[in-house]
Amino acid sequence: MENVRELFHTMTKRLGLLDRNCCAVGGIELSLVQSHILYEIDRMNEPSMQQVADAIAMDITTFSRQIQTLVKMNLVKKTPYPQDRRVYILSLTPEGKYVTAKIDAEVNEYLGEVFSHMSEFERETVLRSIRLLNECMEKSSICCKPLF
Amino acid sequence: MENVRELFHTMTKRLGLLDRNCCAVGGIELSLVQSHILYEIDRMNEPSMQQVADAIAMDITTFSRQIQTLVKMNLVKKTPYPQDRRVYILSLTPEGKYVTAKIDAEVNEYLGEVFSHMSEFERETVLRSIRLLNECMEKSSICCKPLF
DNA sequence: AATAAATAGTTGCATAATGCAAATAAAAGA
DNA sequence: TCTTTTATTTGCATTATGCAACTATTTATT
Repeated sequence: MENVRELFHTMTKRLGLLDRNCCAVGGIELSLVQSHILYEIDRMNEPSMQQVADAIAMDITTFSRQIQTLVKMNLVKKTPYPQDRRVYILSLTPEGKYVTAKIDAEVNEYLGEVFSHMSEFERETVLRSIRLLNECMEKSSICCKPLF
Repeated sequence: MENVRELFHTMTKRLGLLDRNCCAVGGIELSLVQSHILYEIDRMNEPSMQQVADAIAMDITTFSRQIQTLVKMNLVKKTPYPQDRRVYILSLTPEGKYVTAKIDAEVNEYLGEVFSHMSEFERETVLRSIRLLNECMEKSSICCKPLF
């Protein structure tokens, strides 16, 4: 194992920059954290506050306030959950869905541009590698796991 | 291209968690940002403030204050640069070097554990993939590039 | 059923991080 | 010399963070 950390560091740094470039849609400017929250709500199935906060590995109190902001921005909706009245179910408003889709499209466009510098074979290999890496981090006992 | 963004998102999320776990050494508790600053100073060659701030893609004013904190913590040294008296050269103190090395070792240990779930061949493939990905992000015109 | 313990979410508060605008100081260009 | 650019710092206002404590509700224990 050579300078593995350097490899990962460079990669995450660049991917982080890509992510940061993708937080503005129309007149709406999101923080990176807010864009991640929208992303998670979008892909989880009727999640509660706690579940999303866990998925993002974010303190619930900070999360609660971020959600308040996003609700005020009319991007997120909080619905009381009848089966357990302590719980709120989070969902995206139509505007939230739109913004999230736009961001998703932009990130994918950027990623597509990056992959355009590879051959089809290389692309497949890279994606398979990332999939494998994700599985191994999932398996890992000592790190990398959020709580969901 | 299927759900490529999801793949990358999962990966960066997990790697981010790994990184966050690695900010405490002995009595010293670092923020993630501070640990990245130490990392960059360590690998750059006698960098100026501006150069490190650019490499991390961080606003120079925030960076300036982070450096003040790290100097107070006795992890970083600021040396006036005689050839240009506006400039300060940054370096790690012995204690800073120690902390940085410890963090490096811990991250590598975690990564090693992750890679232990792969065959030798898979490991090589994954590392080669990341190298390739980094090169392609380097080439990319529209994103992912810090300024250094 | 009654009470205790656990859970979901919010708020108070203090601290840290952020970034724009403006300042200072030094170097480079005209 | 005078103007412009560059490196770094500070003022200030805003936002983010997380612990402790709170409310409300559910679950467990007796």
